[in-house]
Amino acid sequence: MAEALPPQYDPGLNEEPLYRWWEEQGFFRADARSDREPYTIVIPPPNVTAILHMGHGLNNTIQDVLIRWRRMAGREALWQPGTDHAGIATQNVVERRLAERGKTRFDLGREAFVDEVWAYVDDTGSSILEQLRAIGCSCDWERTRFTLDDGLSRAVREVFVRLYEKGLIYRGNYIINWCPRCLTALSDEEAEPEETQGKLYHLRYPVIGDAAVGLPRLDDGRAYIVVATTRPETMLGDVAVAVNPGDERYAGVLATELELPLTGRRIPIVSDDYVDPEFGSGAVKITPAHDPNDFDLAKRHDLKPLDIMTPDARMGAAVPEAFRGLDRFEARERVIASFRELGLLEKIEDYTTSIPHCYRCDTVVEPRLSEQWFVKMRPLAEPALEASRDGRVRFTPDRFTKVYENWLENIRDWCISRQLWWGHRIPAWYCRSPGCGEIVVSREDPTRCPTCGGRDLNQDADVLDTWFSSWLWPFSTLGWPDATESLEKFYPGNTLVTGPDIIFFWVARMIMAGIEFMGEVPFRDVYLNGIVRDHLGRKQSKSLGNGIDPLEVVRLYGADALRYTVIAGAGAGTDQHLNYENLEESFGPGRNFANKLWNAGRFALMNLGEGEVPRLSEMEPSLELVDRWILSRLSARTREITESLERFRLHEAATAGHGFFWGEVADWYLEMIKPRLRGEMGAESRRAAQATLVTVLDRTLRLLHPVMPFITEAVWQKLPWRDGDAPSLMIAAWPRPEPAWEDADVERAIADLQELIGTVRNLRAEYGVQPGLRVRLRVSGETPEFREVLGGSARMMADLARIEDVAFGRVEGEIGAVAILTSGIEAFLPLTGVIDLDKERARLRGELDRIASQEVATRKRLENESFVSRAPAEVVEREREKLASFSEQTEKLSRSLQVLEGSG
RNA sequence: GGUCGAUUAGCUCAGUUGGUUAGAGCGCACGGUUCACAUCCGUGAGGUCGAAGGUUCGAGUCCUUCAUCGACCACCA
Repeated sequence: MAEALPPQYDPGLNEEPLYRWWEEQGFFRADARSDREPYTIVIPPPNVTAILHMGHGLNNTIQDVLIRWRRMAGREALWQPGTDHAGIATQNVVERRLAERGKTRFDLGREAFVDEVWAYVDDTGSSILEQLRAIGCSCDWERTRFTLDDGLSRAVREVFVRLYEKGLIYRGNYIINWCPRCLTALSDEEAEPEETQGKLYHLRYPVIGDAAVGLPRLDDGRAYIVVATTRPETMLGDVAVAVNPGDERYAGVLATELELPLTGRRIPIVSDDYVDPEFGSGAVKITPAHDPNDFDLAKRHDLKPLDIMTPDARMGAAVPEAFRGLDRFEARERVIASFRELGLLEKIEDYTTSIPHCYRCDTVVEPRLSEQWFVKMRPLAEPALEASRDGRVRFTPDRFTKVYENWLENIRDWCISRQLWWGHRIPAWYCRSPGCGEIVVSREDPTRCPTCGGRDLNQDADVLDTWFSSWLWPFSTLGWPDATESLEKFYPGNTLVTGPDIIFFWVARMIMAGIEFMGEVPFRDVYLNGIVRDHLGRKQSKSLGNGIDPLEVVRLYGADALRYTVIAGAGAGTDQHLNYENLEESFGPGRNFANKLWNAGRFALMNLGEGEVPRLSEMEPSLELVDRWILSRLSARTREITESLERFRLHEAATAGHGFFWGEVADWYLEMIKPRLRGEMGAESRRAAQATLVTVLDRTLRLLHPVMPFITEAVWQKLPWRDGDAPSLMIAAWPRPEPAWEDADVERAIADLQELIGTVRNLRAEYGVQPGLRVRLRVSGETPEFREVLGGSARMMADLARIEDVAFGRVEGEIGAVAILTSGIEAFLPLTGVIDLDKERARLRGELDRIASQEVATRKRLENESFVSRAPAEVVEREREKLASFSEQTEKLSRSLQVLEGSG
């Protein structure tokens, strides 16, 4: 039967069938009617058109580890999956496809275009959910939701209407961020500032009249004021120039006007505290239709904004004919050229500033005056702020609490209307009956105007920001606004796992919506994972071609290798570096670990035999020292891993599992019990080893299952079980630490034994003793207990250190290599004829020097009264013991050295 | 301009509340045909913990300053 298993684990052969089996078994399903305590995670819904990248790989593996662990721990665990319609992003994708056929969305018209997007989404969309399966994600797929589903759309509309009725949604004419390429408004968060090398243009505006004193003059004698701008084309929309009220330089011209060059318009000089007299010339051009600050200032001074641009950022009807129809950047050139010709260009400076770009298409955003819908955020933000201050929501790592709170403290209203076609249509209708003008906001599509009864209602053409549906995700997916069983059971959720980049977009808004509509925060813990970067620290991006395709990793190394790698490398909030040019370096260790598990399983199968495996409980009296040791270690590691998971220290859990299985179970325990399993130490000893082995494997595989679900399940399924001993699924139960197994004495004894074996191996390697050659070991200074341990470990010493015989006591004058163990035990390897005496002398002297210097340091510390009186008693005691052992070691080593020196 | 991170072995990173000789994986060197695994086993080399001060009996860990890199926020034209 063991022969049936190949010596190499093949993830490709195992993963898919296992996943299908899990799914068929309903392993991932969460039951709203269960009595178990719920545990809920909602997935950050990926864009419906997205394809899996390493960031998803990391984020979703973390969620899967948490959800599998909780499921094993007996919770009714729901991992809610789904996708986001991703308004701008998806619309852009489809528009690009249209463009390939030489068409625009306007050629199709709204309805046909939306059909086109749906066709695209139905066709290629959601493939990312398939890809999540490939990395083992255990979502409850039967609950998959899409933000444009009927149910979720109903939730969106309900929320819009409620907020409107509460006065928290309003419509208004303000400066918003406008993307001239996407032709839509953006929220403040969607306009991403980017450091850009630009210019600062200093322009001269002539003063009308002769009142000016102390101002510079043009060649023709007119006085002028210099204003600076990074966007000179906007001067065509200037309505004033502002100066600080206390600025003496301009006190004399406050009553006069300026000539706005190129336009023939006259504009006033106004004074306002907003202007910083220290900056530049101390005079600011005011363009209320194209700058938010100017807009506010204009309002204060009752100046009328002048909109100079069309939606695609060309110069509009309000500018002189020469500039009309020009693109904003062309216009910039022309404006500057004209100023230069007129002698009105003071200077141009290089200027680095951050200018906002569209987060979807990277086009430079144009601040633009337009009529949009907004959500009044302050009333929603206050309770959300409360929630983190009183600890109802906790961030991991903690430092993000501050980021979250800062944003909420300085929150601004949320522009939610988008001039797109793909998304939730705004549920507002305008009555077009003459003289009515009523705005109807309604849950149901209205057929007539409630005010005038007119039937000519026109629905708002815009759709809602895509985040306006995402912020409802934790409860809209569970059936809200209906009072469903699922909502009752699984809301509020427990943990949200996402990237710090969407704290504002999504996390904060979900918390606000949760409190506002459900009366409770949507989750208690927010775990923020880092960003996946390449080995040079760059963000993975398509244009750099430095990304790693998770599916390729799955194909080459297996999903478990991918998962182990990202979990072991993922401190909370720490970025992770993966080298796309050397996948082996990153994922080889994970694959090797899976293979190690596989082979340990093969080993067990070969050695457990065909018959029944004895139960550990029955074998209790026959357990040997090493059995009790590995059980003790298992218990300690179980505790450690459980605690790590509880504290979101996933990397600790993964590396602890790795260290235990490879470093303790495989490297030591399996090696130690080989002779017993072969039956060389008698039937009872064999049965004890078998019982222990199968228990340890079972527990360890379950400990590792959340991180490496496939390999652990594959091996676990092959373990021989007596009927009824275990259920058929790995999820049966999370291993619990067993207090009964913990045994410090046993651990100490085996630790000494391990050190002894290590020391012998070390000396053998150092002196080049032939690998096959068995040598004798002489031990002295041992305790009676350890003597007993050694007595029972002859076979182990033979196998693990090639020791043919252990003798006790020291024979004076014998030549060989000597080493002192931590416990003070002296290990002596008689190596006559093999050992290089000079080398050994040098080695011993080195040892003595090292001990001497440590002894000095330790003595000094103990002579320091402050240390003795202030340090904890156990630390002082430890130092005392150290000192004692130093002198003992020195004595023993010196004796050996004397022997060597005596023998020339 | 503000806020916050990071800096530990050649590389990627651990290092919990200050307390034995600072760890792991990879890489490197040496040695291994022991019947689970060469995707393996054993041994080893390699670190003034970014710099300088300070607190302390004791600092990789706490404080200050500085340097380098990075992130986020911000309306200075």
